[in-house]
Amino acid sequence: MSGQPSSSTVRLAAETWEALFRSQVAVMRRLQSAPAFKKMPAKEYDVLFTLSRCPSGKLRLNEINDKVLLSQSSLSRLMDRLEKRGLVARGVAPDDGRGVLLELTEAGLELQKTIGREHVRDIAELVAPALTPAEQRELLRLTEKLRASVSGH
Amino acid sequence: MSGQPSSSTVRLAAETWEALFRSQVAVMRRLQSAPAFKKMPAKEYDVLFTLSRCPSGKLRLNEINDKVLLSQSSLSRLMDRLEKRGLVARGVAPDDGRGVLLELTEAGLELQKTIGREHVRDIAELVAPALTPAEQRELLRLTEKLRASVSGH
DNA sequence: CCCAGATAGATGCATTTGCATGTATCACTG
DNA sequence: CAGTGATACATGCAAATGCATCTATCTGGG
Repeated sequence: MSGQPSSSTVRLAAETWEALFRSQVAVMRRLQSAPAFKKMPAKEYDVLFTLSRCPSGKLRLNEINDKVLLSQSSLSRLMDRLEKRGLVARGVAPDDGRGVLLELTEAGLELQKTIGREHVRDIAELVAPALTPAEQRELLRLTEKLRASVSGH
Repeated sequence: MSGQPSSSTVRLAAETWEALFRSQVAVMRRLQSAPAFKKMPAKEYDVLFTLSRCPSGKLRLNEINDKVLLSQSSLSRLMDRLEKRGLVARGVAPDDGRGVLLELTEAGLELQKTIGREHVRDIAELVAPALTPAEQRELLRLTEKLRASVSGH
């Protein structure tokens, strides 16, 4: 039973989100136009990246869906494309017959690393001149805290 | 003539961007599924919002394009839709015969305000519990600094 | 003034996306 | 263990998107 949120509380939250969102747009626009994404659209790379980062190397479709801003059906078809190109392999989830377990192929891992190296350089060229290391660490902490709170429930 | 960026510099920048990006995805996913966006997709609302925020009330197509993650052609057609629904009006730019000047209609402004009120509440419900006001102000400052640096050049 | 190049925006077309729905598996209840 | 509802993913189809290209206007020499 919390009270009414004050108008200034609401406004601060809205302005914060607005700034976060616009900065994301500005950075993403630059990144997407970089040569790294001539080979493959950013959304597809993002899926390869997500798989490459996962300890077990395998992820369920719905786990990936949490990390990417795509509908379930769009992600399913994106996987079709990646599978057709031989970059990922679909498997059956061991404990759930409905589930699909996705894994990078050798070729998929190679492509991820190739694009990734270039992409990371592009990121650093945008972010490093903009914020001091201490500021970057603080931004990292705050966005991670926000993400945890939001995906928490 | 700056030297080689160190590996840790590059990594910090990459991790910072990654955290910013994922937090944006998590929040946006929640916001998009809110009832506020039953009436209209988020990208279309975003354009109405951008126009409503502009002091003169009028913006060029390419100015709007800087704020939104859409290709020029997609934005042009999004405007077709909004115009067809009577929410925005296209006009000719006074000093440039090639340019198009966009303006909200009365109906467009009303719809923006209706969705906006609801949307702002949704934002506050996600952001306010996640970060203290001081943290929000700091996040606002850092993302604004990043955006300014990136769109600067 | 004219012409070459640049810029703003519109349009044809193939690809991608999301909504609604379909199918298969799971989980719970009685 | 049959039955009901929920969950995971796939698919038909209409709509949205991006790339390449087109038209029109602007800009800067000569």
